[in-house]
Order: sequence, then structure tokens, then C-alpha cells
Amino acid sequence: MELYQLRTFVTVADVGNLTHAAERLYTSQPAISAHIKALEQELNVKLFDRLPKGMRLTEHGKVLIEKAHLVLNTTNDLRIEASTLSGKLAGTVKIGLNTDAEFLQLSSLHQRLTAQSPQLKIHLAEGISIELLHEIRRGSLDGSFYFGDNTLKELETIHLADTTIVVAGAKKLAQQLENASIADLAKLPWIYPIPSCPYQKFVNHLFQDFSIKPKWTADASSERSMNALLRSGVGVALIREDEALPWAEEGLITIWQGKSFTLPLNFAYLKKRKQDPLVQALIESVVESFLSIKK
Amino acid sequence: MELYQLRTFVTVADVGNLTHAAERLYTSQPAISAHIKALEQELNVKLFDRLPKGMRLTEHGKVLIEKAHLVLNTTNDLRIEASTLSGKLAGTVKIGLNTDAEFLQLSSLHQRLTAQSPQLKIHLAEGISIELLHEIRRGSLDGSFYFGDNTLKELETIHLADTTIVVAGAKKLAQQLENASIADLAKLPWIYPIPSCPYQKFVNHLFQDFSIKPKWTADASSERSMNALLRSGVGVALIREDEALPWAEEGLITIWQGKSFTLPLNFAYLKKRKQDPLVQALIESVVESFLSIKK
DNA sequence: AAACAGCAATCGGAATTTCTGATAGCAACC
DNA sequence: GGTTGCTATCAGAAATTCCGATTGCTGTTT
Repeated sequence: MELYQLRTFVTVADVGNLTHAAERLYTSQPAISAHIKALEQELNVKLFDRLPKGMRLTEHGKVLIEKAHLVLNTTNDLRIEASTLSGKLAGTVKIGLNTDAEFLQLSSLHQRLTAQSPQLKIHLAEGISIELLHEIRRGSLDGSFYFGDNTLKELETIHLADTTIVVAGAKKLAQQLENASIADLAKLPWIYPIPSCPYQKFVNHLFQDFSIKPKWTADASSERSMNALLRSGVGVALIREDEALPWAEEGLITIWQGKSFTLPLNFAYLKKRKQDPLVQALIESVVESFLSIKK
Repeated sequence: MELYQLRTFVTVADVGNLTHAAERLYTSQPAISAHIKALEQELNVKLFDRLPKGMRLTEHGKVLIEKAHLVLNTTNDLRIEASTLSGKLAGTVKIGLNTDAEFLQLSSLHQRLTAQSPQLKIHLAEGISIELLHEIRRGSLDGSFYFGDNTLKELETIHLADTTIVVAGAKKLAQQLENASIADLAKLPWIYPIPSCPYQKFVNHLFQDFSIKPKWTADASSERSMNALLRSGVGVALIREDEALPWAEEGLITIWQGKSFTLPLNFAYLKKRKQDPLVQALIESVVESFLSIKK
């Protein structure tokens, strides 16, 4: 018993004649004659009376056509279910965040992903850029935002934006920061990013021509804790300009006017998963999120 | 989408591996692989993740396999329904009765037919033998009991029993019937069967050597009305011996001892419907009814 | 490290199934 | 009595499905 036979069964019962049923099913009359014959033989039940006018359901046929309709209806349910699922993603997409959610347009990203694939769950993991990249390689992340340069050849990178990084300190360090030379800076207490943080590179760069190195006061394992330390007056630190400006206006912190740096914001994913629909959807949504915000 | 693909889908999801699924379905691994691939392409949904260990349902797959089970379950319902119907008859079987139901073992016949085919309806038509035979030929009866000889070449006949026919009259004619000669009989009032009745032949036969013909009193269109007239004392008539004897013992009628006749009871059906399962079942049940009663 | 084992995907050719067009047979209708 | 409309059947064509062999991948064992 196969579905095409049941479709024929139902159609013949409907139009009451093999010839017209054949036309409706875009096939030949002998073909559907064979379908009915095969069904009758397999089920060992006579489904139709053959009259000169055509085919008429037997009593048994009337019982079985109800069941045949049920089968075809459930297959139709399956088809419909499949078409609503079709092309859409399910499961969980794991995204690495190197900085705060607003800056990364996360609400826009979330909207785009769930609009396209309602069944998709989104898992977010905050961390330091380099570590996030390693997690992609390991397969525990599907993609991640990161600052700076990519050192892993397995990863593909998309450039999203450039951010400006400035040196800032809490309000009570305002006097010392104003017109401070680089040498002056080195004397201030620094909140140090951990070595793997891309900010580290700028600190090194800033002081590369000086024998004097900045004084370490505290280290911070995440951007969030670094900013908290910064505002509480523990010392000076590197901070995204867009984040620092409102705080400076509120008088919470003071920005050093001496020098600023440019840091690229990128998005990375595994090269070999470039064809993976989940990865493709992720990239597409990330890029769109940033395009829409630039306008 | 075809049922064999859904069967494969369910089996693979169950055993979690194409190779073992192939064994369970008595086919090859490439065949199974093709089924899944075709399903995935047609539905445009990835059903399985391909892992080194085997196949694991995707989230979409988990949704769709429920539907697939539904489809297969309903096809199973259809099969079960068919197998309870299988070989059994439905509709209506139309049987002609030439005499009373008890004599024809009708309760036994009814039992056998409905035991074999519960959905079969039985329609009974009483009438005169010859007329019943014509109704078979016309197609309005599937088969019929009849007395005497068959004159229609389209019909096949089964001999069931021989019955004895006697001449009898109501009690008040007892004296005239006792030791009556054939000539005496002719003077009595006769309840005449209609010309097509097989009894007629015996009346003719009885008086064939006499110029004197019996006096016609009343005609009867059925055996039942003939017997009613007989008992009510209208005249003498032919009657089945097995029917007459108990009435004679009760003193209702008197049997003429002069001569009796033998009349065959047969069952007829259309030759060309010999292979029709309905006719076959009918014949079988009729014959069994009479075999069981002879023992 | 290298060989191995287990698994799915793919390929070309074989086997099977299904489809088709022509035809026959049957009943009903001019 | 010819015609129409229908189904059943047949042999050959077409399409589908199946199979064995092979490849590629991954994880495991040696």
C-alpha cells in the first residue's frame, strides 16, 4: 500500500470513473486501473463495482475510503507542518559578546533572528575577545563579536565598525589627567586589562617609548568590571569613547585628551561552517543589525 | 512523499543509524540514505544531524516524526479495517422462496450467512417457482429455491431434497376422499394452482387418462393461500406430505391414500455468476443447511 | 602517529516497478 | 446494428528504486 494508490482510490471514488480520474491525476487510465487492482489485491477487499457507467464504491469500499481520507489528511498535516518549518532554524545559536549588549545592537539582532526562525533559541556568552575566538574554534560558540585582530586562521571575519578608545579616570583624578603627559599617566594607578584583552595592546603601544611603565593597581577580567572600577575611582583605564562621553557629561569621569585609539569591531565564525544555514542566518542578521544602525 | 519513505524515516529515527535501519527494513544502506534525502529535499527540512555515531533527529525532525507516526498509524487502521472486511460480503443478497421458511431451513441459512458476513443483509421474496426462476435471470434475485424442473438454460441447479406431494381435503370431505377413485376425485371441487405452478403438472398427470377433468373451484396464487383454502373446506388440493401429516393428525384435513407424487426441491442461480463470491457463499450456505438437517 | 572501525554519501549499472498506447470486451444508447 | 463510453489487459518503454563498491569523515585503538 502506497500513498499514490490511496490518492487514486479517493479520486476514483470522487469522480466515479477511471478515465476522468486519470485526467485529474495527470496519468493514464491503465495506470490508475492498476493502482485500484493492486489495492484490492493487497487488502483482499473489492473496493468498486464495475458498472458500464463507471466505478461505484462497494459497501466495503465506503468503509475504507473514510480511512483513506484520514491517511491523506494526516499526510497533508505533515506537509503543512513541514512547510511552516521549511527553511527555518531550530535549536540554539550560541553567540559570544565581547562588550555590552546595546553597543552590539543585540536587541536588533535578537529581533531579526527570532523573526526569521521563531523556534530558534539564542544563547549569549560574555567574555574577552580572544577567548571567545577560541571558543568558536572549539565549537562551543557559533559566532562571536570581538575587538582587534583575528589570529586564528580557521576563522572568517566580518568587519562591523570602528570604535574609539580613550583613557579616562574617575572624577577625583580630573586634575591629574588634565594636560597630563604620557609620562604623567604612567605615574597614575592603572586598572589593567588582563593580557589577552585587546586593550592591552594599546597600553603597551602608549608607553613603548618610555622606560617607565604604568603602575598596576587592579586587574579586571571583564570590560564590565573594569568600568565599574574606573568609575569608583580606583584608577585610570581604557574605555570606549561612546561609553565614556555620557559619563563625562554627567561628571562621573574625566577623559584624557592626549591620545585616542581606533579599535575595529568584528564578527567571527568558523570558515568551514560558512555554508551552514545557522551560521549564514547569524551572519546575515548581525550585518543587517549594524547596517540599519549606521543610516 | 510516499509511505515507504515515512516508514524509513521512523525506523531510522528509532534505531538511530542507517545501517541497522536498512537491516530491519530488509534493504540496503544506500536505499535508506536515498529515502531520507528525498524526504528532506521534498519537505525542505533537515530531519537528521549526521554524526559520526549515526543519525540524530533535529528539532524539526522531532516535530515531523510525530506527524509521520500519525500517518503510519492511520494506514495501519486502514489495514486492520480491511482485514476484518477481507473476504466478507456486504450489501444485500436476494433469495427467492417457493414455499414456507421452515421447510427451506431458512433459520439455518440465515445463521450461516450472517456468521460468515455480518454486514450482509438478506432479502427474501416469496413466489411461485417458475416466476422466481425468471427473476433470477432478470437479475432481481441472486438465487432461489424452486420445485420441479428448470427450463431456463442460463441457470445452474442444485438438487437439495425430494418431497412427497399428496392430495388432501378438509375434514368435511373425509368420506368422499376415503377410497375415492381418480374418477371420484375429478368430481370433487378442486383448488387449482395457477398454471405456472409445478403442482399443476401433477394434476394434469393424474387425470391424463380420463376424459373427465376436475372441477375448478378456486385458484390460488401462492402455496400459502392454497393451504388456507384447503383447510377451510373449499375443496381438495395438492399439498406437501410433511405439511399435511400433522394437520391430518390434528383432524384438520384428510389425505387421499390413492397416489402420491415426488417433487424435487432445487436451488437455482445464474450460471455466469458461479464465480461471484456472493453467489458462492449463498450456494455453500444453502447446501450446508440441507446437509446438516439430513443427518 | 598510524592503522582501524563505524558510519553516511555517492556512483554506475542492474533490477524492479510503473507508465503508456493500443486493443479487446462489455453494456447501454441511439 | 453501429456508436459511444467505460474498464481490463498486454507488451514494450520509461522511470524509479535498489544494490555493491567505494569514498570521506570521525573517533578510537594500537
